[in-house]
Amino acid sequence: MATTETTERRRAESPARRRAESPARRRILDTAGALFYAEGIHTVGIDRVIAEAGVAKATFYHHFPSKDELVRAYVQEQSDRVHATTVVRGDTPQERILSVFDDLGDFICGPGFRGCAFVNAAAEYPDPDHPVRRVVAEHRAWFHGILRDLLTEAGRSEADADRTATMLTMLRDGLVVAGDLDDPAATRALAREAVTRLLA
Amino acid sequence: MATTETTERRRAESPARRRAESPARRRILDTAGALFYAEGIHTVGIDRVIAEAGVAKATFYHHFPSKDELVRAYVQEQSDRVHATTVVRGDTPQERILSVFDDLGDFICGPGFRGCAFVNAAAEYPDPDHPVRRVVAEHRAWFHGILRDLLTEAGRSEADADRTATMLTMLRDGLVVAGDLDDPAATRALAREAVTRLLA
DNA sequence: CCGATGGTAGACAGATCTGTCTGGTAATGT
DNA sequence: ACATTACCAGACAGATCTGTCTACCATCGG
Repeated sequence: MATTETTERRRAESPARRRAESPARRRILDTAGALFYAEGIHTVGIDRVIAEAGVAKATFYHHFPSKDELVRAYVQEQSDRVHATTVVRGDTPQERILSVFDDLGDFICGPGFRGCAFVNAAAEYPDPDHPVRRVVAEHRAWFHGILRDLLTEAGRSEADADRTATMLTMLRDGLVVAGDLDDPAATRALAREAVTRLLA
Repeated sequence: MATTETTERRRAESPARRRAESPARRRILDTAGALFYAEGIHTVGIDRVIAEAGVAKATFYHHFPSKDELVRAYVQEQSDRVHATTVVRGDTPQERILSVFDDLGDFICGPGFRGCAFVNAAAEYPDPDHPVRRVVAEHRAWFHGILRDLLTEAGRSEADADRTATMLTMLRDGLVVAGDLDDPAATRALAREAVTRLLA
């Protein structure tokens, strides 16, 4: 092994990423995340991101080859964050499914909620082959998979679990959209009942 | 009455609108509608709209004071079009509700489908007080009202009709989102069953 | 005949966008 | 001691954006 200790440690810290974390990169990603989510992607320029991140322009282009790549990283990080914070609770499969939607209900009622980052990003990137859309598709497949597994656990057939998981994923989309466009609290209040009905 | 006959006729043709239809305005609106829906709003510039509509720049600004106003008119027209083309069919209330979602299923499988124009527009206009968002909110209230009335017709209590209508509206949102981000045909295939379960 | 209206064509201003480039500083591993 | 790396500051180019303005043409009611 000819690689240095630091390189080793870097690789160990973030095995999936080639480039290691750096404070500047972190600041860029945090700032971009907040701005893109709150105000939309195309409305927020690079100049704005680097200004609010307190970073030089050259530094930005050192870490990201283009704005598109930053957007991709933003969506990817949203997905990573959801993965990391999703904790399925409950004893029975039904309770575990409900817990997922309970968290979703809290999410849409939380401060600064502005719709689903994935749905919103997809709205600004129509091309289905765009990297951003691919990340969104992956995230949706992941969410669907969680529900499908829980439904299989609950004793449903593979086909039924798949179909019901798809319906629950649609409900998820409906919740985040309605939470943004209508009353979040009223939306949350109906989540459990909607899930229960779809599970019937 | 001192007004001329033509002015009278114009007012009679479009009572809600102050300005009468003109070929140029119609072309602008059609072009903008196609471009905004297919490619997103902020990505499509005014220059592009006037070029593809075959209209002079001064003509555009003669009919619309700003791009924002064009966007508002675009969303409004989408809403008007849905109002005009929505036909509720069926003998029983349940069948009538299902027919609404059948049409929705056909819509998401149709050529050029690119998600919900209202959801996509809202994603690009975060401010809830923005005119665009107001039109979106009105449209959603209209859709919710149709379902609520059908459910009341079906003999449900006012509270139940309202709650169930909200759940069905969420399903609608889920359908158009999933139709765009996942497989449209597979999504449509589950619409009826999801409605039926939510009606239980 | 005349004035209002709606239209075309296109230059222009001023802002803003992405991305490049130069030049300098500070830390750090070898 | 030195080379590399990460970072900052900011000018710059080239494109594109919204919106204004001038100049001209056609139609049509009065």
